[in-house]
Amino acid sequence: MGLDAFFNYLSTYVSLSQDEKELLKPFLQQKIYLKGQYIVQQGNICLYDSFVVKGCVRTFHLDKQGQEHVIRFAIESWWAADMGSFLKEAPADYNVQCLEKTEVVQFTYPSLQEMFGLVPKFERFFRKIIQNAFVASEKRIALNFSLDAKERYLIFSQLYPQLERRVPQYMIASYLGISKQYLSELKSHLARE
Amino acid sequence: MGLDAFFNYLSTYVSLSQDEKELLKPFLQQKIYLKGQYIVQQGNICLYDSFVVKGCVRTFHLDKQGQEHVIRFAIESWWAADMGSFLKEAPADYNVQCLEKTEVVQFTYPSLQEMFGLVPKFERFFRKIIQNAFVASEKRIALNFSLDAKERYLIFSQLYPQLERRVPQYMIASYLGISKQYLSELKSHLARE
DNA sequence: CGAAAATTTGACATGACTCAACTGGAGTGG
DNA sequence: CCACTCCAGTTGAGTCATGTCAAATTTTCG
Repeated sequence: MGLDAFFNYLSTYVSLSQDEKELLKPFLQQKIYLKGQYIVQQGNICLYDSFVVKGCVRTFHLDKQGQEHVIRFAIESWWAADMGSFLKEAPADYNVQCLEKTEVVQFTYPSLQEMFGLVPKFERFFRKIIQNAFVASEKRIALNFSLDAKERYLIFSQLYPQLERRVPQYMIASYLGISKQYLSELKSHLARE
Repeated sequence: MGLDAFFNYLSTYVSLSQDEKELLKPFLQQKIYLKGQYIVQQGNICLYDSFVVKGCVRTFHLDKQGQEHVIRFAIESWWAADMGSFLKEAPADYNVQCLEKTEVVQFTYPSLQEMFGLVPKFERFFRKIIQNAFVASEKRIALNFSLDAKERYLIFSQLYPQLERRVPQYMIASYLGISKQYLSELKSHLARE
């Protein structure tokens, strides 16, 4: 069941007693989204932080010219949300959309605050996952600036082979910051070697 | 004094009693670095997380071709560290160098753990600043992908006019992900309008 | 099977890079 | 106080990586 996956993930960061788990349960919601559904829509407040139990989602931004920019993906055991919007309860800059039928465990911002108060170790857990996310995000900035498109693609495909199989190529191009045509060209070029 | 600035900043996130402040003090070190000095060197472990009381530093990565890539700057009330290295006590990917004589308040990773244990509110404070850093980092990724070099420069100069005055232009170019020559060209182009 | 979505391919355009030469301070030392 | 050097910034020529537009092809899926 979804909650098991969640507590299992949680236990890799902090160890909770059964009592502590019971304290958290009332604040954790399970939900299933269908392919194509939006968990968050740009302009609305992001009400949930969602842990992906099963499925695949993308976070993307729609700019003034109507172009999509994929910020990141999330699959099993990753998180999906517009963190800025969720934490400040302000309008979201990003859309979060399911690319497959997706099962999540999620909680609201008020619930998060409650859980922090009831189970201090949960705040520690949350701090740690945010720390990891921040470090990963900075690393991505560094990579994007020091590598060209071909190298970025190669690293991506080595790092996330699962994603490459599950996600349409044009979204990967967007994630890498290049046009879908150019990614196609790069791939055929690489294949010919 | 430096510690006052630090506690003052801290109090914008959580309110501490005098006793709590006294508990933290033994773990907080004040230090002054001269212009050009390195707080962290790529390949070494980043021993400190440093809060900038006064001064200016840059974080940058040196790639295999010997090229510098500025990841970010920090001035008064910002933080400087290679977070990934600091938190995992692993070799740093980045250099952190002072661009001016710089006064910091800093602490080690073991001290941070101690402080979390002694003053739970300090862990909350730390979580909040990491949250902010993460949100800012993701926003930067989004901006970099949806804007061209000229727009990125304009936003930078509007957002951080202080930085533009204090930091050599070629470092700003690097931060923006463009060559120093091209930034120069953009600026003269903009001036002519 | 047919329609829509995704990918590929090619021609052409351009943003941004490299290299190299030049300009203009800001020290520094004779 | 001048000459010299060093570093940052500018400018220009030529080039390359990557983008755009449009059409053709392939895949997906109802």
